[in-house]
Amino acid sequence: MAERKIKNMEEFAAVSGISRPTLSKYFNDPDSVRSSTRDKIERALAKYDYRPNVYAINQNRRTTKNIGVVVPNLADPFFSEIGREVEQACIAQGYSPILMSSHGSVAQEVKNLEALRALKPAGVLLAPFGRASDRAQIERINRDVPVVLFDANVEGACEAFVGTDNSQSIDLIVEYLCRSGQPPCFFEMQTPSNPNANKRHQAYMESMGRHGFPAHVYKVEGDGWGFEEIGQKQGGKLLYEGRFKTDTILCSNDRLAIGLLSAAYELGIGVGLGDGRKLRIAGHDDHPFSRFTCPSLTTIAQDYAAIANRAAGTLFEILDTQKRPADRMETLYSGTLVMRDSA
Amino acid sequence: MAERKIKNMEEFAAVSGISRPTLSKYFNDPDSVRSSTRDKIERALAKYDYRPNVYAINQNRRTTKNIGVVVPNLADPFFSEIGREVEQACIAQGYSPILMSSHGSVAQEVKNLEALRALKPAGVLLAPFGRASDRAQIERINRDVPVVLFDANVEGACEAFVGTDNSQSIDLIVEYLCRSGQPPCFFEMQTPSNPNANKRHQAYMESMGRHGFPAHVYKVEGDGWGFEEIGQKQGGKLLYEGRFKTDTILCSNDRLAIGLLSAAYELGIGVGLGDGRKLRIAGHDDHPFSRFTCPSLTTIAQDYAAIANRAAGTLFEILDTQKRPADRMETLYSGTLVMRDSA
DNA sequence: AAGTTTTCTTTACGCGCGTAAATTATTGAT
DNA sequence: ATCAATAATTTACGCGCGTAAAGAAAACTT
Repeated sequence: MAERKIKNMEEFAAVSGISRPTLSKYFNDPDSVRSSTRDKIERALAKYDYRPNVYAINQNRRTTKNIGVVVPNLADPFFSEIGREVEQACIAQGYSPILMSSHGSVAQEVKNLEALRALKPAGVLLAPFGRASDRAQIERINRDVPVVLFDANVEGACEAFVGTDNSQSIDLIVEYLCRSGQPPCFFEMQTPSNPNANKRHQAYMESMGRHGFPAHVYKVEGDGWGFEEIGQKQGGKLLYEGRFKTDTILCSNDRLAIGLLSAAYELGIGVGLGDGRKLRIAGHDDHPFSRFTCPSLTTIAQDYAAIANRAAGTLFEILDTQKRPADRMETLYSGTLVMRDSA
Repeated sequence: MAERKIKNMEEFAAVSGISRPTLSKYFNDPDSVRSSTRDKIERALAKYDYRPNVYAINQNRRTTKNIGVVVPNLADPFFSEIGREVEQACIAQGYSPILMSSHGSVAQEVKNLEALRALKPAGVLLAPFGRASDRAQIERINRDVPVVLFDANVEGACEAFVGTDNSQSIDLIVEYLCRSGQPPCFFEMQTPSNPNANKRHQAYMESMGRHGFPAHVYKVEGDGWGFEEIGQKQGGKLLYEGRFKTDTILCSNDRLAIGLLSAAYELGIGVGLGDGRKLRIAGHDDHPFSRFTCPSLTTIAQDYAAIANRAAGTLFEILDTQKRPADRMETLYSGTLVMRDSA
């Protein structure tokens, strides 16, 4: 390998005995050349280790083979998992994913989208903050390229949205909790940074109504992405003051639940189903850590893989057909109940 | 903004009244033009929303303003935090970080480094797998550009290494544990994917020797990055069988400790310092979740920010001086003891 | 105001590749 | 072997920008 340094496609054409335009065809799509030619090229490739200059390639193309993937916060294992699924779906289709984290800040989301425009991606897969996101910025990049939203919706924006059916999933767990013990209170943040939180709130209200129980909602203050800490501090306060009306608490997401579990532990309140347990706590998302909490967390599993693959698949479809779909697509996946020890 | 679409620098030169070469200078370094000219350009910029084509810019430059940042696994909050610190340090210096995760697989690390070569980065910041990494691949990219390693070392490779002084940090916590109760056992993985694990093992042995206690090492099987699960399953087995020789367990890292805590909880073994607590568990790394475990985890905090900034700073220094340093630099930061409730 | 220095403009070429058109070579079917 | 269809080659141009050289203009000196 690497007998000597090949500078450009011209030189590689010389050493491989294949003309430059044919090489260009090959690098764009190896199957577009005769198999004997392909073999010849690949033999030379193994010998000389040449790679086309990505910048020169992308300079002329109106659109590249890049796909921008933007998630709100990679430090949240949920998004790092789903981001990874999306990445791999892109690679499988021959695209180059560019994964960007907005680090929990809307300003960074704007910057990421701005930076993406310069990279002329073929399309964008965006998990937005939702309501908090800069809608104008999202629509701006959507003018240039197709954008598929996932996880969080921005009503009416972009080509498609893929997410979880919060009303189904919340109903599922509310039903379970009502059936197996006291009806659940709902524990959430005052100013949620995510539209799913609102959907879940509504779903809880409706579900409790359907089951004929009064709703008890507990909203707590807190900024940013330190959900566990908010759950621990504020939830702990509520626990300490005995404010929850029932012995069962459904948290808007697992990270709040993790914090709340930790607060309950500190207060010496036994959580779970066994003897002497005074509280049931449930979450939503099947966070990677939820199986290691004490006790392990009963929750709703979102179908990460399905959401990621469907979002990517929807984008590829749009890219293949070369035209934006006439009407916006929405795909919602059902959550499944994961019964563990906390409720 | 965006009165009409500007296609290239030529057109922008026309509408802004500034010649193209001067614009080129400006975009490379805004301070290289007279302030009156700069103002004029920036006024036009605000009006017309033009941005140079990144691909055309990078095509000619032998080296770009990109910095490759490769971490072993973004799904691990530790790396997503440190990755973020590094990203911001790059941005602060006017570079464009390209953050890549190797998703816990050495093959992906190779792919990432391979992909990076094509992007002609000015330099690379790499948190390698260490021993498991493909040394040849790392040295190959290091022939092209300067590489600074962080978190995990590859002996003798690349320009510099920045990490934590495991022997100091382990000694610190061993000393604390010995002083405050029974001397610690050491709980680790049989085949650690990380050289820090080996360093910590050695440090434990030496430290125990210094304190005049016998070392008790417990190695467990397990592949991949599911450390919590390994800690929970295998550690749980050891606990259940009563195999630990003392009531204090120092884990090679927090993620193992999180799993072990969860196993202890399930077995009804009280962990911590209070009455009726039968076990002490400590970790290493100050994982973002370690403050929410039950009980909260006593551990060693690595100085994330210092490591990230020093690694980036070292790289910038090399880039600024345009020459590779004569001898390899190693910087080790001390860990600090974080006392919580588990030990 | 004249001279010096700094900055900008004009002109021109090159980077590595995409791509189109015309031509030649190869393949496959008859 | 012949002819049509397919694939490769030759030639040539363009993409958007970096950058060098020479001259013009503006900004500082004194």
